[in-house]
Amino acid sequence: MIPGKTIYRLSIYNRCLRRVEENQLTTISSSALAKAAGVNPSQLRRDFTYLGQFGTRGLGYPVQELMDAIRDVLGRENLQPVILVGAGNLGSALLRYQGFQKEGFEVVAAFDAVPDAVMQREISVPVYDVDTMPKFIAENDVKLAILSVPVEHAQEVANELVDAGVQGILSFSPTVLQVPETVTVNSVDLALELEQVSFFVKNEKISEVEIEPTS
Amino acid sequence: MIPGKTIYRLSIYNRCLRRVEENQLTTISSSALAKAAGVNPSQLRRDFTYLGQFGTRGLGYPVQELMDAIRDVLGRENLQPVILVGAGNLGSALLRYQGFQKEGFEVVAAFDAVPDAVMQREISVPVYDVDTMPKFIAENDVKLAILSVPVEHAQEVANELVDAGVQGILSFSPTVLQVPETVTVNSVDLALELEQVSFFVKNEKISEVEIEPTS
DNA sequence: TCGTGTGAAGACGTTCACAGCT
DNA sequence: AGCTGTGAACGTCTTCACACGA
Repeated sequence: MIPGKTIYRLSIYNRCLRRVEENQLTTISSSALAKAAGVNPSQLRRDFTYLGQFGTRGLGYPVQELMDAIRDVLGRENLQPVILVGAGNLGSALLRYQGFQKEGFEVVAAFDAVPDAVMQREISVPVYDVDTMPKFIAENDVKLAILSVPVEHAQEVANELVDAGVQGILSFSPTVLQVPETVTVNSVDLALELEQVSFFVKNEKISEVEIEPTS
Repeated sequence: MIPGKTIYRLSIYNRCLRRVEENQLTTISSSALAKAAGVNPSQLRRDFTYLGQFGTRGLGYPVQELMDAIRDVLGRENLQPVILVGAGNLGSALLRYQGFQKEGFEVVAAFDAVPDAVMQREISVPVYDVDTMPKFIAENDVKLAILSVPVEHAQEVANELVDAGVQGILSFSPTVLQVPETVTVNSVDLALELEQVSFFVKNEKISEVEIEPTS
């Protein structure tokens, strides 16, 4: 079983490797890739042992094979359908965000309590009334949802998502969602992230804050 | 020295306590608060030992004193000025986001390469040309910045921020920023967070993914 | 010689279990 | 009885250091 933190870093390596690939390199050493990813070379090598072993001593890792191996673990051959709930302020920005597509996700539909108000904002994804959400989830076999509704409705909507069959939620609400343990929740709390930065700045430490997995 | 993970959780406890306070409770037990925060009671008590000790055995913690103690550690008596760079898609949504204010931050100005294009989007924060940024930072003694420029300009802008005197950056670019170790960087990578959820869903584990500090 | 793969050590974080206070 | 505070056990993650292959 691969640790969550390793999974997170594999995603980072994957990104870095794409840039390496663009530069026409066919192999890369652990130290070079580690530097690009902002981690320790030993850690990177340790992470790669979970992929089996195919680095060449004295040379490095074959870029293409490495990418294939990582993608294999992350299970990202085909596009993952995702829905978004709450197309307000943050939600509509996320709908326009291209980064999800780049990583192999497709936001197939959005839901909002007042879909009309959202329509005009140059969004290519269809926005439906939130009442139709459970039906859509069931019919399209959606497993992943992005939750960007106001905090006071977050738990309520999360319950609906879970009942409808969603198995993973990326939440942007500053609250702790209570869900069955069969459901995976990852919470991104923007204010908390800023608070973290603030703390370490105040305490003027030589404290490098890294991005971290949500194991 | 307080561990980064504890700091992160202190912020969560702080949020939960606000709700407890609204319910007119004057004391709360570790188990009740831990449940609300989604952590283990032992861990919560361990976290609180960093605040000194003022829980009452057999009773719990005094809500008000606890909040004061946490706020004292987080150093959040007064409003922290923050600037935002890159008022595009995501950036302008962040400008309209109220969550930062609620946690005691004030976004005092935004900067963009094309400020005119941003002006009309019902934003209350002034948007300036990015060229004026270093001057603004120096004059207003800004220590924190939110970075939401396109990935290809992220490093470049980060360098400018650091040169101008910024000490903490909350970045939304899917890249690893290289900064001096005196500067704190916290990176929120939206696609990676979604990828995390996706992985644990695919592997149908009983794997509760929690929000985590960026230590 | 260069760089991987890995045992072993170390650092860190979490949880248990219970003594002791109210 | 109820709940905190904490030593000690445990588990996880990171880093070192070096054997070994190319």
